[in-house]
Amino acid sequence: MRESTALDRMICFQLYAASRAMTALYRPHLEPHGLTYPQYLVMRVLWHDGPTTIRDLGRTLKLDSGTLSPLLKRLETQGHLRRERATHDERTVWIHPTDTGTRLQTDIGDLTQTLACATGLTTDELTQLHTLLHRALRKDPS
Amino acid sequence: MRESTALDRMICFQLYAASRAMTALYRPHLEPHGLTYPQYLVMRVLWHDGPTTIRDLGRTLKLDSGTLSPLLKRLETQGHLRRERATHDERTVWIHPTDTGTRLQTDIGDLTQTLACATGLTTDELTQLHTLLHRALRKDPS
DNA sequence: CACCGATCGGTTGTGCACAACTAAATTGGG
DNA sequence: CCCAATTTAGTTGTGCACAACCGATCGGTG
Repeated sequence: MRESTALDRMICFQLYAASRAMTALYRPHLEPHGLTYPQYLVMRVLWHDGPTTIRDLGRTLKLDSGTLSPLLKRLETQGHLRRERATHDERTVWIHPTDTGTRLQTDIGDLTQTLACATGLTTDELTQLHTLLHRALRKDPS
Repeated sequence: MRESTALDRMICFQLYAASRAMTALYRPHLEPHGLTYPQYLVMRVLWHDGPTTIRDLGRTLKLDSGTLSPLLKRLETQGHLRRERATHDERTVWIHPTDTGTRLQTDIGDLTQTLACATGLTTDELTQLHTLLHRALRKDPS
């Protein structure tokens, strides 16, 4: 253990550094479309699931209303989505992707290959990493 | 591949979610001492390496001056460190831990066991994760 | 010496994260 | 039916991250 510091620091710091490095890899692909990484995550949910409630977005992305409210407001201003308060339960707000928002999916395209290559890991290693992170995260599986 | 979305999203999102979950695990241990997780990282470097320059702190933590300047100012206000501009090269600023800052190390203690247990991973799995993240991060090894 | 490029730290502006709180709507128990 | 507890979004305040920019300082070269 001649690392500069202990293992505990390393794993946590690595996650912290890796997360920031990953969003830095996404940035050049998203910025031309005016999206940040968290905004891109929201749009992915909309592309995949269609109209969703803010509540479910929060559960899926593990973000609270303090983060999502202004983020969704910005995406609405850009014309990528539309808010609509539910009629039967006026507490919940539905988020609908607009045509512009839907078109973004094809405009941005599939970043899978690009980003996977950028890590320099093999397919097997990516699968391992996926499994480990899945196990680490499932402590409170929503 | 019956995941809710594609693998690319999953690994990147997992890193993003895992990083936030990790700092959430640290928070209850650090907040009583008035530290945030990034502030704790800075203090760890000071505890381990002793006096450091802002430049080296940035290289070690991969953070720029826009992040470090106000962060260090807050740690200085709390009395945990002291800034001193170098005499031979007045561009660089040295960061010295104070006695209060040094005492924090024993006050906070070793969070390794606590945090490792919280992930629910075995020692082997933690080592695997460490190795994978190390490989993923070494693309531009400072 | 005078200049030029690079380095270093700081500031400004934007956008997350998250705690703490508020207000409105809903639900369930008496 | 009525009220208390719960659910849901939204707001406020603090602290990162990071791009973009700035001024001061240093190092070398002519």
